[in-house]
Amino acid sequence: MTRTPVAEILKSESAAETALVQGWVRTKRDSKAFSFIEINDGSCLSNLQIVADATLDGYDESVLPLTTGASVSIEGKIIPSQGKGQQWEMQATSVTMLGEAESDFPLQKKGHSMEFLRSIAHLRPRSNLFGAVFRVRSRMAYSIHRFFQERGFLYVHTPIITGSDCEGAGEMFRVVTTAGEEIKLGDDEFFGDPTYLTVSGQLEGETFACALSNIYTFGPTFRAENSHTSRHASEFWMIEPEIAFCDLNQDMDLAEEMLKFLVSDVLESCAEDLQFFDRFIDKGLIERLEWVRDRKFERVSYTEAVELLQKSGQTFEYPVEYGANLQSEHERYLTETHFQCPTTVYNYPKEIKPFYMRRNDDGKTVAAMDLLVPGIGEIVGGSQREERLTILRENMKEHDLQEDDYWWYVDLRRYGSVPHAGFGLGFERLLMFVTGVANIRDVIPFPRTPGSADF
RNA sequence: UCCUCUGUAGCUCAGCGGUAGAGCGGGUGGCUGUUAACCACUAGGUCGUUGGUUCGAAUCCAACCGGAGGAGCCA
Repeated sequence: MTRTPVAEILKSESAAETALVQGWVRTKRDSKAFSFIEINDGSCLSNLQIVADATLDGYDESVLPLTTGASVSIEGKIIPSQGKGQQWEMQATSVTMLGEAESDFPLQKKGHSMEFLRSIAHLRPRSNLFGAVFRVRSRMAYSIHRFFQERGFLYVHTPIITGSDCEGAGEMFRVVTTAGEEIKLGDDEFFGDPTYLTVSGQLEGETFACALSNIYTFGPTFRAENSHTSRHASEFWMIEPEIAFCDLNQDMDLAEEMLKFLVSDVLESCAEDLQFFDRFIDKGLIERLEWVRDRKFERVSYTEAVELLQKSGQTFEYPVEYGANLQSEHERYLTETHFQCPTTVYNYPKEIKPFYMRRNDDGKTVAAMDLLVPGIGEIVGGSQREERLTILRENMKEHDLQEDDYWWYVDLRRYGSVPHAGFGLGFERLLMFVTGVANIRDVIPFPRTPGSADF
């Protein structure tokens, strides 16, 4: 007999004579004549309740010793439940314990701290919360591919080991070989020149957009910033579409359309998990997501945003002045207090943005945009790229960059250059936004942060 | 890198200068349908580490190690 996922059994439309379920015991309640066993196999948030009569063959050996965390294989009938709280349950005809859980199994039915669960990252997917988070993570990854594939975008695998520096993206990890315990640097470079773990696939992505028109990347990126916050990790996943024949407005349109698509999909496909988050993690989550799905996003230029913040009458810890980056508190005011919805800020001063962003006609700003969401801040950052050779060269000079280091990037402007634009979406930030989970370490299976790379 | 908080049983925590506690989890027994089941009994701890103050330290002090929150940087 083949295993039926718990999710499928719970969706049954009629009783069944026989079925096989396999999973892990979440809880067991014994009485004199029978035991209730709740098992979970990760296929959905809910457990399946199993009723095992004390008269069952092998009851003493295979049912009584079961504790939370043990793995089981159970055959039985699917019948309507006599109790409240679930529609279907299984009347066991055979219970086999596959693996016992020793008495110090750390997951209990009462609440755990998130810090403790991080220390058992190998077991936390067996908890309700992390099961739900990683089901949503999987669905969102699928949904991102679907969004781009349905629109004719090609998926490009940009390199993870790279010699190029996507300037402005942050500190990099160096890639070296080992000879025993000795780390080789300098003359013995494996690749001839120094290499790093990628901080962004954007520059390589542009080369493919300038050939295949619409592309996207979706892969891991690495930042060696010594950041200690709930929103930063040293290894995270990023989605970077790059679109040829595209300006900043179309770029912003795409980013907003994508976010609405993803939110709409998670509301539909992960309803049970979202209800769990809404109830235990972030009250009001579903209402907020529905709002994002249904409402138009706001859009303001950087200059307007600065004026708006200055006129707000709010006192900020950091002063608002033209030419400075918007601080977390400023972004928060815009999305959470002023507009109360996702907001795209565009046309930033060129001094605070990287060399590849396209200079606007005013000579002062570049065609950059940040999509800000309540609670998280920046979730998307993008720009129209500078496609004019002479201006790109000027920008590189102003940023003290050597053209030789970017020769192939410059070449794109020498051979059939086209207007193009793109953006980066932090996958974990998206997950924090749609699940309400407050810490990035809790939406990635095995988080890497400064000082911590366990598992 | 800066600022702040924190470390006691498998877990969540109380104890804050005078013999180490509770709830949950585990074990044993009980209970005719339970839903974070319930009732009784029971095992379980070098109080993060090292040093200091004291007649006496989980408790006060210092350093170190681990964890967290915020800022900056960014996604």
